[in-house]
Amino acid sequence: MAQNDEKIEIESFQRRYKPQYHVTTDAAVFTIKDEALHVLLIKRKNPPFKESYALPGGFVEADEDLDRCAARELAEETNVKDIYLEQIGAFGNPSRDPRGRVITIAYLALIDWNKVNLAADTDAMRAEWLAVKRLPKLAFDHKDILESALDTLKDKIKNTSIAFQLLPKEFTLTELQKTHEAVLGMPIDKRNFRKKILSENFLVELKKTKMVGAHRPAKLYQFKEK
Amino acid sequence: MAQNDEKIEIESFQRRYKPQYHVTTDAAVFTIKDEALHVLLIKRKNPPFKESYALPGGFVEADEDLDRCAARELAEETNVKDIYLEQIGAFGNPSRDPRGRVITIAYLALIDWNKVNLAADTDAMRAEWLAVKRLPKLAFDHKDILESALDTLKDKIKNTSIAFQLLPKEFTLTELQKTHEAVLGMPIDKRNFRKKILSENFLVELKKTKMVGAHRPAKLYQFKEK
DNA sequence: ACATATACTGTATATTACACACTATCATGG
DNA sequence: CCATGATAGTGTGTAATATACAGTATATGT
Repeated sequence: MAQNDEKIEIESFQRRYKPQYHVTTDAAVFTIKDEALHVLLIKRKNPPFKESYALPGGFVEADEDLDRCAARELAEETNVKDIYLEQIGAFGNPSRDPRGRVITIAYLALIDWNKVNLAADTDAMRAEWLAVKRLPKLAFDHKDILESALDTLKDKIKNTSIAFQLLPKEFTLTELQKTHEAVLGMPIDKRNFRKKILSENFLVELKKTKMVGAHRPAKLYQFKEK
Repeated sequence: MAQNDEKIEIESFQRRYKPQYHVTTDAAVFTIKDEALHVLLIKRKNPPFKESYALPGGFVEADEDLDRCAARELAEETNVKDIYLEQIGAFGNPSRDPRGRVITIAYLALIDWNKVNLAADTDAMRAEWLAVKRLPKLAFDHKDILESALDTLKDKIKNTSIAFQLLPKEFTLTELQKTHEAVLGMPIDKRNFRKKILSENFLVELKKTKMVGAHRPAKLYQFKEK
């Protein structure tokens, strides 16, 4: 009886509620390259916004969770899995996509660009790292999404250990500091930075050093697992 | 030419991308009642989850922004406008709604329950304030949404001035402290609380007092506009 | 005037944030 | 081999913030 009610209700649901929209995920994938914050963008091959740059993303598939979609799209675009990926919000302005109503769920991701072999997929002319400081106009409302992602990123890098996603497994404190500086866009005092980072107990000091150039070698650290 | 490309592309878009989903907004509307945190819930009149409690929400309309939808649904359910309303994320598990693929954008809202005249709308048996401490099973994934909203709320009440949304225009410091305690679920030292709140410079001290009971009257404050 | 109920207030201590400058260690080239 | 150059590494004093904690003030009701 109640079982039957459910069935009738569910069947009539499709008829009664017409508005159905496309749903996508878009990812703002950041990296540090040449000591500057870069974001992964796609040059669009097709209209709308043909030849504009856009955040990589795509349509949510039928039985796919949102997070999974974001991870899949990112894996498809960048060939990388198991990276930091976090939802930062939904963008659903009715006119954000000229093709129709498309609601997008935005994600933030960080990677070490050295671990990625950029390859444009079928919808893109190419995939590129562009410096966040000097960006061209972006397709859709991707500028808004990017700014939102950047706000979240700045917040997170100050309060969590996500920065390690931007670095190789073993790194020096100077390298870690440079990533913080690139993200926050400001210099940080070396001594205070080290005191703070070390007090957070995220790091393990290794018994190796990194030697580059004619000067004192730097100790290597790695992120403490779990 | 490029103009034409756009047209063709947009027209073919509908055919090529079939997956279209329902999109809703749901709001976790909190209030303080009897010195305890309560959330506004709807008792569902129809399947699925008939007679279960659920967060108020509804379908995004054709030309409606997400925020606007959340505000409208909330206004429809509660008769209140111009209140604090903030997106807290998208929930899109494929099986979260037995009727089909429904992606919901969740919002957080705060109101003073005295300003609201609760009235069930057509889809609900009734709308009620339920104490967050003792909640029944909720419909869909609304328990997850609620927990997420609660996390955001705790964070915001510590770091912003949103608590004022829970209070009447004029209030005493003790009343403000009680709202913090109810949200955070822990007692707060009176002197430290006052020091902190007053140092934040959000408040204007009024030249009135509030007299209740046989004891010293309390000074009234109000939130400093802009 | 006394009981009682809540408003109101200050100080000492610990923690955290911030400003700031010199020594250590390597490679290189004269 | 030593002087230079380049980056690694380190400590202290001060300010701001967070926390712990207890007694006085002012109203009403009897």
